[in-house]
Amino acid sequence: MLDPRLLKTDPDHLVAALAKRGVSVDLSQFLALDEQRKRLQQETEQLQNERNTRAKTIGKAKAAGEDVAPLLAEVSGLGDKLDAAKTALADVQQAFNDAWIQLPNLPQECVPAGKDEKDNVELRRWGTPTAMNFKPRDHVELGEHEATTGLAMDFAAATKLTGSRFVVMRGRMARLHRALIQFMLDQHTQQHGYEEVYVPYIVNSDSLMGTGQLPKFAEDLFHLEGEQDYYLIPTAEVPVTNLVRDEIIAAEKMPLKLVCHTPCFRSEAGSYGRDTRGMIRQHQFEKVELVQMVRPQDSDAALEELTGHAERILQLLELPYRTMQLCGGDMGASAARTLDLEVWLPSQDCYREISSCSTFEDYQARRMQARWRNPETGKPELLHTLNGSGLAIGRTLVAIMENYQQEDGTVHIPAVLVPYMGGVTTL
RNA sequence: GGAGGGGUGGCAGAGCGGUUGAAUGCACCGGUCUUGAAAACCGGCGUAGGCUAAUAACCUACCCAGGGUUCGAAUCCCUGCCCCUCCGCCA
Repeated sequence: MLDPRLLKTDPDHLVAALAKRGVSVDLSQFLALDEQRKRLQQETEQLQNERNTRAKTIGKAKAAGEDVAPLLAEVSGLGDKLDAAKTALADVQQAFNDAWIQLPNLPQECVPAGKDEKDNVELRRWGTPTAMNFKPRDHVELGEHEATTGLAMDFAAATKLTGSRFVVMRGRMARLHRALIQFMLDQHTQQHGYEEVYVPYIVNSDSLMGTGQLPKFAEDLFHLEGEQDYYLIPTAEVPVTNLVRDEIIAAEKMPLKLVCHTPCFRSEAGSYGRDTRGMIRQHQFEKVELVQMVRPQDSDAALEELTGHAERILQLLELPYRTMQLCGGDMGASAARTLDLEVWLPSQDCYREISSCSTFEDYQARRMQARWRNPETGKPELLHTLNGSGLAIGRTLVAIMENYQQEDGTVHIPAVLVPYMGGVTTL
């Protein structure tokens, strides 16, 4: 949620920044609602003041043993007037909030305007696309190839068990998948200073409101049947970031750096026909997520740091990648700036997203009322939140298979993972 | 699933229909004292919104959440959520 004060303090910037996303806002509706709100609030508060004053008078009179009947007669009708004013005020506030919460975050100064991924800007590359003197197979072919353990990656079985966009893995493939999780968690906790957390994979709607998946993006989520309003998490970002919802964090505990492995569940509504083959886009996938809560003045540096931590994983796995600065139109609604990491996929002869690292500044924090106590002012102030994949496990597995494949259909194991594979060097 | 007890300021814990935004203690901040520290003593110490030049004063709201009763609710009633104890069931 944006700071409503922007409406008065910097409306031009508000409009210009949102335009970079291709979003045009009409501020007049907000200004009109705010005017109404102000008027109704003053009216309501005045009535409340009158009621309070008179109630006190009656209390005193009664204590003094006086006859309060005439005083009671005077206040008749006040209650109804107050109720009406309160209702009108609540309606206007609701209308304002409903509309205001729909506004996406303001992109930072450095974010280029643009419509979609074609307008993203490449910041840097690491490694060179893997050279192959044969036609590379894609990970589906490799996963089903006899040279590996045979049907190590079984999409048909998953379709039988559930439906499309799921996978069954066996043997070394399943172990490699698990090894990636362990490796990433170890790297982030031991080398990058993150604390590992374990969280629920089912959350309530308040949490999804806090990080911005609701109210706008309900169709992307799996909603559970039952009396409780529960959802499967689409990313660890939701439970982990919401740890600070309604909290005031002591300054000396900042920054909070948390790493969390969870499965992620996404309905992928609206992605029909896209990436239908293989493990690129699944309803269920594993991810190791990096989350930071930092002082506002530190969030820009923290985004660079966090992105670097994700990049480090790719470097250790020796996977060629590039770092992209997303344009306004391609960023998620809550983000102020997003850097995507794209890994080289030989079968597709292009780079594909494997990590997305964002700073939300105070956009999520305002929704969550997540604050820290600023020692300079002694006051609770909104903190800044960031997160990024470090990395998406399924896509990393795909990248390893495709980049480490041999002509005979076998796949080498990246050196750094061999200890996690019990010494096995080939899939 | 059954039976009971609770949810009050950073924490602990009073209040149980009227001048209570809320006693008291702890923690925290400032001061006096002290060579320094501690102790003792004095003072301060919530959040949000409105008004405003103001981080002053004043007004409003907030004692889990949402409804209700009342001139007046932290206090009474209803619903929900959460926590605790006991019984049952269970990985």
